[in-house]
Amino acid sequence: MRRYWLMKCEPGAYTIEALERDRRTSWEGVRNYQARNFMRDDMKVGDAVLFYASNADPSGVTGLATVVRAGYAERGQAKPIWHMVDIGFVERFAGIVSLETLKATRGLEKMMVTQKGSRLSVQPATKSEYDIVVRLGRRLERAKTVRA
DNA sequence: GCCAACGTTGGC
DNA sequence: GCCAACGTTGGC
Repeated sequence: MRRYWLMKCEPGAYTIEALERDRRTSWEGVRNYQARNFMRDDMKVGDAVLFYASNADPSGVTGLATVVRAGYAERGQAKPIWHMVDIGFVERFAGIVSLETLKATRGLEKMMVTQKGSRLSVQPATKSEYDIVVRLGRRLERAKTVRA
């Protein structure tokens, strides 16, 4: 059963553009146990990922990725505490589906990222939430195409 | 850059 | 195991 996720990253650290260039990357450096557990235990190859730019202008979903390697331990730990996954590039939106838009969209009221004080950097999402965000992202694409 | 909302640490 | 102090995240 394919699962759906949202992964946050500050643009200063990594972006969807960088992922498009690199094709894939390892999601190392997460230092939160809940997020770690999702990566170590639940994320499987083929799962869908919403790529979210945090602390950005504006913050929001900038594209799509997919899990290409399930949870494995970061190197250089005597006892493996921290784990990561690898994600691969899927799609870059023409713009940002901003947090403001997410909050204003019906069907995303319960999405974790729209909740106040939600800081978790790896979050589960539902298929319905994922589909809605993808539609919003591709609408940006169409709008751009129409203008061109 | 501010600061509220979290998460983690460590003394007890 | 409580909780105050501290550190971090991330919207604004």
